Amino acid sequence: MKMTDVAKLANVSPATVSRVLSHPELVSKETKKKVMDVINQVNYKPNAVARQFRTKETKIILVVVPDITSAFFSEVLRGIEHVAVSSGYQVILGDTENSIEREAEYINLLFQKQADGMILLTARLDKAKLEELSQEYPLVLACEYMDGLNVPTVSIDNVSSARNATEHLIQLGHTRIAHITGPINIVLSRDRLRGYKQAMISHELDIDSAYIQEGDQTFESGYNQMLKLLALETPPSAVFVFNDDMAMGVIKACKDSQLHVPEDIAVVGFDHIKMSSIHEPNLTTVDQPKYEIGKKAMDLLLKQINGEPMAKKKIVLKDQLIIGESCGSKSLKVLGSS
Amino acid sequence: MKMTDVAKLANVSPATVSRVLSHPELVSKETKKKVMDVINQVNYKPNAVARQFRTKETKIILVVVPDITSAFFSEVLRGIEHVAVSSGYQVILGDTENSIEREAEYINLLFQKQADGMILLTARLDKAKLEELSQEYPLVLACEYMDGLNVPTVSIDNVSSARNATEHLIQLGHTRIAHITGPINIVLSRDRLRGYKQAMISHELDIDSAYIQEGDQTFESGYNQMLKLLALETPPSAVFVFNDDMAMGVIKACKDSQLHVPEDIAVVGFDHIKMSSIHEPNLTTVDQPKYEIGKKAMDLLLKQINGEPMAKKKIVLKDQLIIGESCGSKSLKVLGSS
DNA sequence: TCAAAATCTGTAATCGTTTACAAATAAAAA
DNA sequence: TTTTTATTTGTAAACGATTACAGATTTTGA
Repeated sequence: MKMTDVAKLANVSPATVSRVLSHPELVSKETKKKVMDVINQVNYKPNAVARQFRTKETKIILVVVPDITSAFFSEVLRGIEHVAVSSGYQVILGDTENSIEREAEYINLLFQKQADGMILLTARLDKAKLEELSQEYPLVLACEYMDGLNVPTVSIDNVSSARNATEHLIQLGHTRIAHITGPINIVLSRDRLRGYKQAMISHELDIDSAYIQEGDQTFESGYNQMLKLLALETPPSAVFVFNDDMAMGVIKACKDSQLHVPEDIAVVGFDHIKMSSIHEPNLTTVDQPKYEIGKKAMDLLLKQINGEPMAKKKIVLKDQLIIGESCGSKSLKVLGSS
Repeated sequence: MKMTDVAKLANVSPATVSRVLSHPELVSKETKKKVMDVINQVNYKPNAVARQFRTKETKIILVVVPDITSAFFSEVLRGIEHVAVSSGYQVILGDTENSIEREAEYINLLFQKQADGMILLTARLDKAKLEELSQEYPLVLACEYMDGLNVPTVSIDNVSSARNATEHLIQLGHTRIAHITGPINIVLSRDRLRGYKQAMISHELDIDSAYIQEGDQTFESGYNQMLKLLALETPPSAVFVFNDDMAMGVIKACKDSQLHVPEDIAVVGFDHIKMSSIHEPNLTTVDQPKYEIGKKAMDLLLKQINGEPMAKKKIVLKDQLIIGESCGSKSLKVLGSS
């Protein structure tokens, strides 16, 4: 059943049917009714691929996520989806499972005109490729980012938020502060590590390289890296951890070593995922405005698609240090960074 | 840059370029090289929409998920993706956020030929619509299902697994066993409730309707419903909970009421999400073969797409009761159901 | 050496919409 | 009434790939 069939049944030209569907204001009330009746009667659905082929528009936005398992991204997605749907776009997701190849495959979808734009929540590809892509297609980076990359980006300032989190531990009197990083090939890991170091140095505390351990974002690796730290001759009295999942692993490792959090060891996480406030003790952690990041990213993307000018290409949103029980701080105040 | 341009540059016909790309075995080595050189030189990417339009194939599978936040689905997705990719298909995701309207929108993508097939991990739409859809397009239901619906489906037997879980509590000597259900408009909730009742009845235990509370799948609702149960004159000594998220909420409610799990209250969850084994005490819970469900679902879908016959339209996989600490059972054996 | 078969390439139609342009009709202005 | 303008509809080309078919060339076998 195609448009010409509908046209024949309604005794009009295919063009008229098309207009009823796409530009109803151009058609008289009577013909509109006549055509709509036929459409409903035969349950005609226009072939979207043919339409996309002709109009060069898909009304689809592709969002590429490094790991849908991560509780962190879902909230960002909600923000994206909210703006997208209210502008007539559908959002589809690509999960790369942290694989660069998969990331490249999804990017191909854009090259092949299968989506009108793309939001990357991961940026593991090389800069040149991304820049080239961004030259030709609407593209926004969110959450992750890349130094010196000329692509619209929405994120928080990971250096200052990590510095802030570390300083919180310093203010509580800790001096032996360790840091469990994320995979060091990710900018986020490197920036948070830098923030940690800045805080340590500016308070004239030694940075013991044995106190810096690389994790892989999982609960288990948090657990394992913490056991390593506890095995040191002088273990740390506090740990700043790359994300909440690992922070929970860290706490488990402490418990299994007969240590109490926060009495014996203070722990700060990152992301403020839902579990972090359910967990016992609940975490002191850095909260990113996830929903807002998603909204802003989609805003930027729409501007590109519609050829509107962007006020700023880089948007840095504010984070918040959420004070939980895992540092033993008595205060409940909220410290804003950046 | 389109195919005819490449053809001109390479001094061949567009047909030959197309063949180099889609049926290279039909082209001589020399022309192939000539064409490929031009393609690489000008960085030509075929327009996928045009190809889809002509071939009526998208090589895309749409997976519709009720809630990507849920830790449960990601593993199912991995299974789907694994099979899909190895057969040359790309998987894209639609998140309905539990909204029926959104579910219908994604289904439209199929009607509009934007995907070659669809796997629904949710089934809230009415039976007639689904059956109609399945008549016309490759469709598979997984995890959720529908009574008497003639659509290929992969799932576990929720009745028997719930019965099994409840019987585990009975075998441990419990008689006052409560059940916190999921949203009762979902089959899964109704089936698990049925399994619970079957176990109670077959062991001649009373079913106190105050012992049955409806939750909404979230941690918070588990917490709240449990507080209600604890407020009863004779509170239950054990609770079978619809899912792990709520089960963790239940345990939190117990802790906050100065009760110990499992000493004072035994708790059984459902899904065996990652957190359930990290949680303290870790949960006794029903494990679904998530990855396997995904693989089988994609297998069934591919069979439909390729017009191959299906041995069975309904596949019921085995679940497992994972014994954790939340019931105080000393044994570590694994009980298979169904 | 020549016919038959196999291999390779080109021509042109096709997929289902949308839309520029033209034509026809109706409404408004003179 | 006639001219001008606005409204409504139809005609036909276009989007960029694929593929049936035919024609050209090469290879094979007798």
